Amino acid sequence: MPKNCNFIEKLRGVGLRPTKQRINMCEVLFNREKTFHFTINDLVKMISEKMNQKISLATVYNTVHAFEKKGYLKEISIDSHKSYFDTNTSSHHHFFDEDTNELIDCDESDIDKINIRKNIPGKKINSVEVLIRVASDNQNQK
Amino acid sequence: MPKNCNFIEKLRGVGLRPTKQRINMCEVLFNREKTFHFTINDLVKMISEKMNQKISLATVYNTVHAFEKKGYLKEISIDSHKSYFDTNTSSHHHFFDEDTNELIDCDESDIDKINIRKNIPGKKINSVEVLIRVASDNQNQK
DNA sequence: AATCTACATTATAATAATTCTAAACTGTTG
DNA sequence: CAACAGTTTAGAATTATTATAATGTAGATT
Repeated sequence: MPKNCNFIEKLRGVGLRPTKQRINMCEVLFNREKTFHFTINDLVKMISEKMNQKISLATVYNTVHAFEKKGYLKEISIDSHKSYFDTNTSSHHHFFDEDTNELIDCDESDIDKINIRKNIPGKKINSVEVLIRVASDNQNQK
Repeated sequence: MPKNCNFIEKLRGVGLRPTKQRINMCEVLFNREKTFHFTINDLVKMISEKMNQKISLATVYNTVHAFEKKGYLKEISIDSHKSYFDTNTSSHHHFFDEDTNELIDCDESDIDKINIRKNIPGKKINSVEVLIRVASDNQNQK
């Protein structure tokens, strides 16, 4: 049984047609052990390499957004110039390495539960996410 | 004594010339009691109204970025389409109201101290910031 | 207060990122 | 395997941001 089957079912499950491009994207995105963080540009390159042919930028944007809407991808915005997507769609925290521009997952157990004492009247909390910016510790290396 | 003086000194203090435009920007940005959250577009409109004439978009971008670099403004990125600036440049937390697209400061006292158990080898933590997304609580209003 | 000089501002052009469009293509259903 | 509806594509359009080069202006010098 080809492992594509999982992806085909996954796609059907949320009402997306399992087209060549989408299956290829699924393999790049979800066929891995660890969570995967990427920018649109990263992804275009990786899919092109995998398929050994170009894929239209528009297709990548459309499909990423389709996945996002269906809850298979989650956007993590670092600043106005750096936007990542994450295959881990649960609400979770991140380290951002400002030296390498790398986004690193922060396990639930790595951070104490966050307790918010205030609430906004008439509003419910949809998500609570922490971004921890890190950079090389030059002070220690003098 | 016109209250501009503060701004003129403030600007000189970090090596920026107190030009007409910058003084106007300072008034819009810093002449208020509460922290101010805005997008570039918001700001262009407000300054144009205040000055009663157009201000070049390029000037607003350049000056906002100059202020940011000097530590008078801080960027808060919500998603790839929504980037705000904040006159409160200390590391602090925010509520984001997804109904109104409004950014709301979260006081230090509104949230328990965040304790991070993991550290990335060779890296130091530059900032820890929480974004709490809220939206209207329709479940309660049925 | 006139002049000078370096830095600012401006309108416009350039670039970058993202979305739209309309035609061609392809999975799926029957 | 025909027909339809959804998908992909290249390229155009749009939007956000930055660069450019001419003009303007604050502040120092006289």
